[in-house]
Amino acid sequence: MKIKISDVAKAAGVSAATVSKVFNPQGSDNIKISDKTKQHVLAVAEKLNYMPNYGAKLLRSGKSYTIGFATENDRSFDCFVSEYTREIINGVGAAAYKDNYNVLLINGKDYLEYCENSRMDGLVIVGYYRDRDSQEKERLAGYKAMSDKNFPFVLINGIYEDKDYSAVSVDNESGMKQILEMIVRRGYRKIGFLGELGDNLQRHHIQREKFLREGLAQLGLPVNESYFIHGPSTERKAVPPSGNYSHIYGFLGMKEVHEKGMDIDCLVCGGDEIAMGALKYANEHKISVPGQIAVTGFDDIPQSEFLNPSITTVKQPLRDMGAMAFEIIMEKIRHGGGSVKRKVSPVLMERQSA
Amino acid sequence: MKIKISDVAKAAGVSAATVSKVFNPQGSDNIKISDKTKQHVLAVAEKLNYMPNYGAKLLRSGKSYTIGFATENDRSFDCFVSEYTREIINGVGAAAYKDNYNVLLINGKDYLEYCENSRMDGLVIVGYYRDRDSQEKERLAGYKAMSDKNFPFVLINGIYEDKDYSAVSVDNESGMKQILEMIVRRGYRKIGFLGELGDNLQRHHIQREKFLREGLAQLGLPVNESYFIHGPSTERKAVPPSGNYSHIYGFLGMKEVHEKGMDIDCLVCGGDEIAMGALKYANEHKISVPGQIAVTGFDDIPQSEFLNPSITTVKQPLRDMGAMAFEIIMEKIRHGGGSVKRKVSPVLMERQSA
DNA sequence: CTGAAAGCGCTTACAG
DNA sequence: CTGAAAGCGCTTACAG
Repeated sequence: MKIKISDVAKAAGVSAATVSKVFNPQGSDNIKISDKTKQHVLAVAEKLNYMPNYGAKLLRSGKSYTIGFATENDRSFDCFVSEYTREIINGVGAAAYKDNYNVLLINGKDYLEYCENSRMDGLVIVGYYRDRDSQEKERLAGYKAMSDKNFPFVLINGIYEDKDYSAVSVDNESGMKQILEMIVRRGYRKIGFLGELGDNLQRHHIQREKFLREGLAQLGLPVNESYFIHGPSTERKAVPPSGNYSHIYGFLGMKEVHEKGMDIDCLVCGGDEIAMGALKYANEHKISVPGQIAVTGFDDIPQSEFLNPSITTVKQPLRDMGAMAFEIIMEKIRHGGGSVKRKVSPVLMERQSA
Repeated sequence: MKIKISDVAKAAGVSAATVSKVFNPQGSDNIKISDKTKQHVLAVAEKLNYMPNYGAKLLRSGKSYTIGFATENDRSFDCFVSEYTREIINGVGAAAYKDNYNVLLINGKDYLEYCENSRMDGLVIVGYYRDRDSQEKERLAGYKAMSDKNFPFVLINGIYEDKDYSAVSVDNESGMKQILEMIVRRGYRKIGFLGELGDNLQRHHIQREKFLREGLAQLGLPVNESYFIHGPSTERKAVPPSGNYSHIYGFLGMKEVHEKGMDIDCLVCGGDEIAMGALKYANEHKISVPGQIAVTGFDDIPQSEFLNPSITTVKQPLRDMGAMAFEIIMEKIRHGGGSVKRKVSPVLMERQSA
């Protein structure tokens, strides 16, 4: 029924080994097939519509030409594609396509098995972690197992920057510096920060707040602690997360700014979704943005550009980061070598909100 | 190095065949392994950390436990994950996970090969087609080839409803009926339609316009042709698409409504992105929505709920549609059978814009 | 209930 | 430059 390599060999009057070599010129032997034989085999294979069996190739060569893709959150690995991860997948996918690799979405507990059983040749892990992380021990054990086996994997926006694992991460410090440069240029002086209001904060938000604080100090601008709204406080209880969105933090944070009459001229938000929530409160209460208070985001989610006012933010080059992760894996597959770390600068997008 | 089935067999004092049967209870033989042997083999395998080789299983059994996922646009198959497709992937992925299947992102020209060479056991295709489709012949040849091989595939929001291919599609007629019901209930009487302004329209938008027209006629409401803004006209040249977004159509369409002073009290848009563009124009020109003119969308993209005003629209249950597609494929893999067609009703989301 | 043997379709040293 | 032979690690009739 299905044409196999021996059918092609017979029809072409050559051996299966020769057909194999025609189809895999980069094999161990170095290319030593005459051009005439090669063209002939190719023509016969074409005519018979020969397609090499994937399972047989995989069994024999151990190469799957497949890269796994997993999202990792506080609870587990999963194959859920979020707004962020879809753009990263597009970056990984486009890069992989060029090298004839495919992308396999990896579910929960399977990833350690898949890196052993030849299901994939490498793994991209996108992680958004919080400060307290109940799965940390298992996570680290998994990474260590892969690392010990010398299995190529890359963490995108992960943490564990101290560990010797390949990683591609957004540079929160650079992003915050760019926001600060804009702040200075536009003459804002009274700066506030608005992050998550829960009791287990995203590590990226914690970092961003820290870099803002440090940057302000360096610039000699005042740091008013009571204008840094982040996590629970003596007056404010922890706000539980609501669904998949963190708009609620922005909404409630802006409410606090408003009701307490905080004297802020630019409110720096930990992420675009928080900025969106802040804008929603401002809209509803006729607070003019940026007239009365400017608002900045971080990340540049797709809707930021279409809101009214559109959000001034820094853009994470998610596709590029995905492509980089793939390149790091390919480099390791091809030439081995140790771990590679990449920091990617986000790009300031000056729009209407600040 | 890696533990294989013979290692487990030896350590457990049984044959490889027995180990295989323990791991594949649903094999042809029917389960005839004693409980004692089974437990023992399982314990030994666990201790040795045995993981069956994927390539070997695939070569022998021909089952990949993998479902391909492809997006198809006017130009080609690709693995680009859009805002829509990500939610469909999430539906396919969650359903697949339950049955221990994985999702493989399929690139361009590979899909016909992959359905032959055991790379995947089924394929989900998400298609957004336009009226004139330069790739139609190749597309149909591909579908026919898969169909002839009896290879399971499902078209999501495809076209070709007349052909005997499995399909899951949103019910545009039901969606438009729900919008009309809302229109009548709220007392809107002067209805306009705003679709794409290009010269090669999405088939879904064409359908939606048709169902609106028919529904208005049935309700005895006036159909003012000059308020149906769709495609080029004698006065209006075709507007080329701009990037990945169709907001521009909504913006320009609302401009036309405004500048010509069209007497419309509810503007039905062909999709949420178009509605977004219309709202943007209205915002910029201080046209009150829904006070002066109501606006409705179609699809329910994620940002629709967060705009100001939020968009009244009908929601496509994209995750459910993905899950259905997977179920149809599984049914075919397990029990064979012919093609299955499913129409899915969208759900009215009444928000602020109408 | 269990095992011996064949074979899935390739690739890869090796020999010539 | 080409081919014969072995073998990757499983599963599957078949025999017992």
